[in-house]
Amino acid sequence: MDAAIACFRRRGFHQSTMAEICAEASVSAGALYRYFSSKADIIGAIAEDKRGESDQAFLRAAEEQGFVPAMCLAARGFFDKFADGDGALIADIFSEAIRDDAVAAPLRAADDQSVKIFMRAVTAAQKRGEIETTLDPETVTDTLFAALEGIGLRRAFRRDINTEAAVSQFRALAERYLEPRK
Amino acid sequence: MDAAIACFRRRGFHQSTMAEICAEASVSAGALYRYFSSKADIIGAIAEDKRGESDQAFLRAAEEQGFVPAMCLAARGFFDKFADGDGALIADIFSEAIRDDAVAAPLRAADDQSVKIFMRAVTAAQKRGEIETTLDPETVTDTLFAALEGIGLRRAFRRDINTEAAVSQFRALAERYLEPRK
DNA sequence: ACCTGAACACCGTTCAAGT
DNA sequence: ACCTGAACACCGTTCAAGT
Repeated sequence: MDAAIACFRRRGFHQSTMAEICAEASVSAGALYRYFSSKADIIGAIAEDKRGESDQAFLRAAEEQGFVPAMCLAARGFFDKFADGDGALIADIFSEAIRDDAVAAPLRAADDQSVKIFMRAVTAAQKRGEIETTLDPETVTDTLFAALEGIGLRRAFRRDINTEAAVSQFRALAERYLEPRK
Repeated sequence: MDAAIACFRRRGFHQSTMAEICAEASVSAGALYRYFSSKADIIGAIAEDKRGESDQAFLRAAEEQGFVPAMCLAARGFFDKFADGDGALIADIFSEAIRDDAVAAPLRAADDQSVKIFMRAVTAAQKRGEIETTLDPETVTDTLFAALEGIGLRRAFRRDINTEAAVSQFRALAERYLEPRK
């Protein structure tokens, strides 16, 4: 899997060949197919593995510094992936997952996990008065994730992947979206 | 190009073969390569062609009904594409454009055009007091586009492409983001 | 000038043979 | 049980030959 990540980073999902991944991992094609049932399966396994890594760090930060700053910390980590050239890979993961439910299913399970963790933080922040209480925690979480992903993709598309600018853009949106009224 | 759109809709970009597109268009492979230099070039031409179609309709709506309702109208049209199964195709376009600058360049030109039109509407709405005046029109436009694309992609990924729900989700975000304070 | 389609180079996947 | 790698089926692209 590390070999596949290295290849995908270098040349992207569709441009990387199974032969390259085999060479990088020093195994034969047959051996690779013993562990992954297809090329799409590899990207699924990678995406599944990467999700939820930083959820615990986020939860701690949310309690110590408040929801928006913690969210911006997570955003910074996410935008860094785009700065590292993983933008096209993330778009590929979306594409494969949207097209192929076998790819999407495990990713959705991991995503649900993340959503649940962030949802809990939203609810806690609402109790502390940081977030408008009339907003539904699940919708808020999904919307913020969508904004995060959209901002990253658009910036990669526009060749303007400045992490700090991306975080500021996200913070301005999140602050105004979440701010309690009256 | 209509033939390619039909194929990509049916089976997606990477799953469609040049032979299929040739058959659908009733031309030979050689003839196709006379008009498009590669498969990536076809998706670039399609995306370029589709952009800016609804910009004029948006401008009129923005003046008649206000910015957010007009934006929601545009959002509805955009989310309908995802409901029509174009989600993976849109992700493919992002992927190819992020990876290949030859694909991205014409798309960026078309995107800039749309951004400019929406920017003008933002400025006009700020003068009418509909939108917080301290917000930068270009950032606002880019952020709303990012949210639009992110919400669409995430819903396609989650297999929850309900256009009305998506529009409501977007409207709630846009209203709170743009609303003038004090 | 423009088109055809066989040919080429290449890639994901399989499976008979090996250890 | 697990691995190897040649073989297979397939696809994007080209180009000599045709109109």
